[in-house]
Amino acid sequence: MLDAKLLRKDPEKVRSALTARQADISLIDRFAKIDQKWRALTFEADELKKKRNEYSEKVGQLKRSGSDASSLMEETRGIGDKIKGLEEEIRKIEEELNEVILYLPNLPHATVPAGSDSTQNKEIKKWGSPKQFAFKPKAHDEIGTGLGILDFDRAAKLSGSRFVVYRGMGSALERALINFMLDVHTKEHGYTEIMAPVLVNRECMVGTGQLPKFEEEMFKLKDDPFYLIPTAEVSVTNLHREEILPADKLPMKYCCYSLCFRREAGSYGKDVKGLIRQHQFNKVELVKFCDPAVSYDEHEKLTADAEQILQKLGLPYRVMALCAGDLGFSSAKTYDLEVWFPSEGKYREISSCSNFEDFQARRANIRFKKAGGKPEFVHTLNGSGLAVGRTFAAILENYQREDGRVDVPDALKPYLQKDLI
RNA sequence: GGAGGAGUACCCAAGUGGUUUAAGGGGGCAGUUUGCUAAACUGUUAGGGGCUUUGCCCGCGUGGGUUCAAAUCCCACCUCCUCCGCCA
Repeated sequence: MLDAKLLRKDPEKVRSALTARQADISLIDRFAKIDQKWRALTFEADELKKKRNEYSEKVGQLKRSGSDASSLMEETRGIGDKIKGLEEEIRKIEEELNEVILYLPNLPHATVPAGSDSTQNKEIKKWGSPKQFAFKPKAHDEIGTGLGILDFDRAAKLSGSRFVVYRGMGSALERALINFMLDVHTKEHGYTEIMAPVLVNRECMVGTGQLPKFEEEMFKLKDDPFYLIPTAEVSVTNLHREEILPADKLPMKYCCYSLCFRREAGSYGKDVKGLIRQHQFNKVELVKFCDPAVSYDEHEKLTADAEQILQKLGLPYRVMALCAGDLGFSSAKTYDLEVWFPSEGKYREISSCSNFEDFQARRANIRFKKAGGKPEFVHTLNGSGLAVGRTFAAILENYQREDGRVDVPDALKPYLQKDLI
């Protein structure tokens, strides 16, 4: 969430920043109006409370000295009733305020390219070169089905579309990828491994910015107050919700394997085949909590850590800086890693690495304190390191042979004990 | 699911309706003393919001309620502990 003080002090700055990312700027004026009302009413209530405290004190003194306090008590009761009325009003206004401030997206960082949609994202790096196939490369779902390691038909029997069953070497490859990614991040990049709940409460979802705006994109339980996480970012970032972290512990770096669940409402007909867009998928997520002064350095490093997985797997990719109009709701700056898919002849997103600055920290109240200093909000960052299903798909496509079999990338041979699938 | 018990600040803990503006201790920080360390002594130490900022309001797990006045009384909920039942 945005800093209320900034919204009061410099609404024009917010207006221009949010215009750049095509957000609803009418919320800014609504905020000003409601906020002003809130300030006036809370001030009035505070003044009355002061009076009530003074009068109650006097009642106590009178009673102790044996005097009659009934008229003062009567008057104080009136003040109390007024306070109650005001507080009822304030509660309503706070709800209105939340309706506005929780729906305002983050401001793009100065280095974010201008643009209104994904066509204006900027390529800033390319690694590896797509392999030239002597035959027409097949799509990953065709390869996987052909090898008997992916079974979409039976998954549909269990759960419907956008689900998959991994079988035999398919299951082993998925598991190997998870272990490989976790090993690299923990042993080479210094992240602490986390395994966390995939069912979380509403506060968590608000803390990282999925709610209240994106309710219809989340799976939620009917009989219990839980949501299924769309990414481990939710569980891991909320680990430190309502905490003040010691400054010397920063940056805190976590990696977490989890299942992720997405309703994919509104993406009917998009990527209906294959592993690309599933309701349930595996992902290894990287999350950092850091001092605002270094968050953009940490962002570059986190992106490089995610890139390492692609490099070790020998998968060609490019790094895209998302333009302002394509940024996610909570993000101030995002790099997407896009991996090469030979069957489509194009790069597709496999990781999204974002700096949220203090946007999530403010919602989730995650702060840090330097010795002798005041608590400040941390900056939170995260990125996929990587989406496992999409990595699986990319390996099948990039390492396929003409006979439909797939070479195992060198980095995975120790995990699979095989050269060929 | 059932029956009990507990939740006070960085930690331990006192406090069952009114000088409690949350006692006391530990720890931390600052200072005095000291060749250095320790000890002793003194001071200080939860976080947050607002404004008409020498101040005021909020604050004792969370949210309501009772009362002139709530850490204290009432209701609901949350978390942890003990036991019973069920369970991978």
